[in-house]
Amino acid sequence: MARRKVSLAEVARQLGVHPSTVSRALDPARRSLIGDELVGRVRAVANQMGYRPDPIAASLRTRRSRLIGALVPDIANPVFSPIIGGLEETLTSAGWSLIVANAADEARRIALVDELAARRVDGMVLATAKRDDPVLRRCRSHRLPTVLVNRRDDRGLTSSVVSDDRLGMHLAVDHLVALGHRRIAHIAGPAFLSTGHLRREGFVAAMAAHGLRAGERAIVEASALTRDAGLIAAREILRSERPTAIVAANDLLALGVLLALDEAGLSCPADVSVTGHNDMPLVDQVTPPLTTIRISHQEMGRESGRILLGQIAHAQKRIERVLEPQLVVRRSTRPIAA
Amino acid sequence: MARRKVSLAEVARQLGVHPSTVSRALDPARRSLIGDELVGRVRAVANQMGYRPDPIAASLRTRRSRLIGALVPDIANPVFSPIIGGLEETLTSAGWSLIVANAADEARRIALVDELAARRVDGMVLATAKRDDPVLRRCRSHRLPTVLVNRRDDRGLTSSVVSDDRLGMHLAVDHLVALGHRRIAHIAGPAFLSTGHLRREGFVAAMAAHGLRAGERAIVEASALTRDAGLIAAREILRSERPTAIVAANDLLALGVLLALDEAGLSCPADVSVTGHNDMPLVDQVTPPLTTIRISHQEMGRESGRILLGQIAHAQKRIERVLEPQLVVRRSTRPIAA
DNA sequence: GTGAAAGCGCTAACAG
DNA sequence: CTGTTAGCGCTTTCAC
Repeated sequence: MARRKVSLAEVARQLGVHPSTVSRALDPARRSLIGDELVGRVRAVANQMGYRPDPIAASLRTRRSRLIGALVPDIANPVFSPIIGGLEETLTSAGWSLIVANAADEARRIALVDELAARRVDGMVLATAKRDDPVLRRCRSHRLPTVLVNRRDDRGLTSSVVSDDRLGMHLAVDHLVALGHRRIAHIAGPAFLSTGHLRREGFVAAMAAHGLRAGERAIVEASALTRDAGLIAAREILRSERPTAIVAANDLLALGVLLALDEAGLSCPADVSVTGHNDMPLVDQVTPPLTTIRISHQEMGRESGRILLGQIAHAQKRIERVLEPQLVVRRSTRPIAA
Repeated sequence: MARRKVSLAEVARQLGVHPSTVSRALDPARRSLIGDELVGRVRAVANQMGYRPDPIAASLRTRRSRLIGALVPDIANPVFSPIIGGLEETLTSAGWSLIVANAADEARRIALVDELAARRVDGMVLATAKRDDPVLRRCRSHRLPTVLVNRRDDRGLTSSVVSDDRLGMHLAVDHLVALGHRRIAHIAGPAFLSTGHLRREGFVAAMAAHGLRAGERAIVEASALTRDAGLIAAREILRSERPTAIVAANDLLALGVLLALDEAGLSCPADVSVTGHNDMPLVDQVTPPLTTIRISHQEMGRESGRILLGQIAHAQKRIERVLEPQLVVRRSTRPIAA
């Protein structure tokens, strides 16, 4: 096996036909141009000779590649891996391959888009979290079909797949209110992140729906979506009038809150209930197991793949897909003490 | 910006020189063939015209791609993402790009290797965990420079980067013995996985070094590296003579052990001490925070990239790099009750 | 040092 | 239905 590489021309010679005939017979999209009997023979011989089409040569000619680029800010972040996994799943089952590029800083990301464009990727998935991002503009300037995951395009030009962040915050707040909580604080993500922004809005709206005001100091914006930032923000919240519940914009922040409570000699959920967002791996086994909002990141990845391929195939217009999150009640929330 | 794509030929025409001259002037490796003054002019004009070399065309001609393929069994597994991250880091800083392919089943992985080979990747990183793997043979048959991460080649033909699993087990066992433990059980990973196998051997050796015998029923092999498999294996261990400490082959198994202890009404570390392996994210915040063996997966990724590039550049011979793990003591282990 | 010619392996446009 | 012709954009001989 794995003999010397055999080319289209050699297959054609063997068959005594012209290379283009072989090319056509082997391409499902143009197969119909060729007589059925010949198609059969071509396929048989190609197979038997171990012919493997050369995607590089095809790309040079067609300016397409069957390659999709994905750009993530941090591949080690547990939120992104399932997204990539889901994306990969849809793509490979449709015959595309995925190039994953990873870059924390923006200049590098732009350079990567240029590079991927040079490699003729047929489309891009952007999993970077920032709102209004020059990276997106760069994709547009290359005329690359693009889909955003986990964030929306503020200018409404690009397809996206997001979780319904407002609904998610409603689920969290409704749950807490049903448990009797009234003084509920929020640790928001950075406002320049799409999720930080939307979840904050969702929190305020959900509170208002219950006739509750999110007081001035009841919302603190964390500097990043990390445990440390959550810890610091939570300390600040605990300095003012202590809430009976804290809604964090994501699980890592919530874990930081747990740390801060511990530090302050307070117990969760006895003194303060806490909710997270994302349902990342292992938050069911921290102390106490975290009540959170589950998002299927894998499904987000899959769906973004589907949308992107649709866009490539039919030049579809923009699609904004909003996935429904789910409340997962564990032990970090409980009825307020009477 | 981003005007129409400009080709080498156009730059040449503009300069009134031959395309090959431009090609040479722009390639660091062949620059010396061209007069310094001309090189300067070429670079200036190319820059100013916004010339971007076309990697596809170059690949077709050179049969190289500056692309590296990485194959992982499960990209969502928190062990692999830092590996990919580290790999990506070394590669991009050296001007290579990474294609990440993800496939749980073997047939699919082999197909992916074929596809990556067709795309002319210059090398492969295999992060699959199985010993003696047909995927590796396939890489060899394509004559692709290949590096294994997190596992070794039993046949000693391929470079690899691994953590010193035996040392890791020694660290765990030594720690427990120093705390007074004698009856120590081991939950092993599946024997067909390189890590499962080596860590089991390491455990036995470490016990022997202390004059302790790992009794017949003191080692149970889990069916997979998951929390559930750890739970099931731990139940079995608890059925027989109860150990005072359990060394798990990885963190997820250890978390399963914690579940099993809880289920049996036992407390960790009061009744049984537990250690994990890997120091994956968040195991510092479970209950109790897990004592474990830290492995820098990111460094493994970086190093595998370095080795691979070395292999590609100088056709170096096989390198086996063994990274040193570290004991991280948290609260799941404590001195045995007197 | 630089130019000319040839071709990597494929597919698109045009014939017939 | 099938063949012909002509490149895609680059690099590599081989000349001079």
